[in-house]
Amino acid sequence: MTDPKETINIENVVASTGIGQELDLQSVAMDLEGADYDPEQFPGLVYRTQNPKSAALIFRSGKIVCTGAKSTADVHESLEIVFDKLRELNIEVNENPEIVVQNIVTSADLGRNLNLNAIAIGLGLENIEYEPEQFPGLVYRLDEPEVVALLFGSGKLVITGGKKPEDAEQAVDKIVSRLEELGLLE
Amino acid sequence: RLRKWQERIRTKDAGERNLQFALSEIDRMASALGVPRSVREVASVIYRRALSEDLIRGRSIEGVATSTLYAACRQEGIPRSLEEVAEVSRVDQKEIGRTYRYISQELGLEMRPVDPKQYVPRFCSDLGVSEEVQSKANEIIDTTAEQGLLSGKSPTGYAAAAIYAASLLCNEKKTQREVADVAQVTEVTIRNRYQEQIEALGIH
DNA sequence: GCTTTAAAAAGTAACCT
DNA sequence: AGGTTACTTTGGAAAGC
Repeated sequence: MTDPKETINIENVVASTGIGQELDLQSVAMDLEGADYDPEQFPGLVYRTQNPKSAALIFRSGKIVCTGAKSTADVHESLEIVFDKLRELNIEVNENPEIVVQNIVTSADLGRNLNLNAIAIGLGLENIEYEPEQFPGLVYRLDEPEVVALLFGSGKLVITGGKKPEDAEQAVDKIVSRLEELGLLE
Repeated sequence: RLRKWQERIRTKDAGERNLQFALSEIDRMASALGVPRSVREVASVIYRRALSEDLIRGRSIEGVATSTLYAACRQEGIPRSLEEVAEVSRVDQKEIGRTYRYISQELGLEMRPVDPKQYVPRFCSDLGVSEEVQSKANEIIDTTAEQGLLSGKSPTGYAAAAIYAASLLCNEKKTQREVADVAQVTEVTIRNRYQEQIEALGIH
């Protein structure tokens, strides 16, 4: 059996940063091609990068949120593109703005089907949330690492809430060992 | 001093009025759903617990009352789907579901997943099929669920498919549309669950 | 609490051919 | 009957209502 850890795939990375400068979003929206800005609907301006693919939310305060990247390296690449675009508009941007990863979403595969009813009882009804009428996934919150896992009948899972890639690996290990000791895997 | 005292009375009265409103709403919805008195009592107990644990703050009374009734039906083994509960509530299905999960989590209700078999008697009675179809449907649910086929599937759709399959096996055919209507699921869902179930049963 | 962004999982639903 | 699109859940930041 392949180690489920090797099936882990980063699907989305959310990070925040700031250019250390206030912005006039109205004029940035005019000059930046492809920018979506509708302050009535949301205070942030949306700018999408193509390579790597991501979406940056740019705020009046100069703070920026980047989502949709597939790795932390892509987050940095995307944000560099955003910084350069702003510099092209004669906006001052700090040399190396601190980029903080806020959330990493990963998917993984345990390689076997899961009996979610049995798992719900086994892990303890007080620790999980499983409402198949509302959503097919079982919600399992881990304390260490502090992440949330969604387990599906197919054996596939989603892990979110982590701040570093190792969080997902640790989580998968813990889930696998918990399910194994409960005899609910294989 | 007098003002503070009056305020206390006012808030106490307001709280009392809110509780009475919630309980009367639970009663009204329970009647509309046709569930026994025991369910209303369980719902009101859960509601009072939610009230004493201050879980209602920031939420609508009606939403909590409805969620409480939804939980009570499940606890009493005669579940109503969120859709059915939403039909007699003035709160939308999404909010009822969210509030239910919140209340359930905070009060530690430890609700077990709904067993599709719990929908079989009511759906079968609405369809007017025999006892034989009913027990066949229960048998289908048990044997296929044991094989892990139930994971992630909605209990109403699962029950509906089993009843549809049972009606065919017992030569009392009901159409997918008829079953879909009483279970409030789509024919597509019945078809998908039905295919999986007969395959798991080895009926080809 | 809400608003917006992105992405995965699997089930259900609405709508069209 | 099939296909497509879209919505459900989880997590996090941003500014403002």
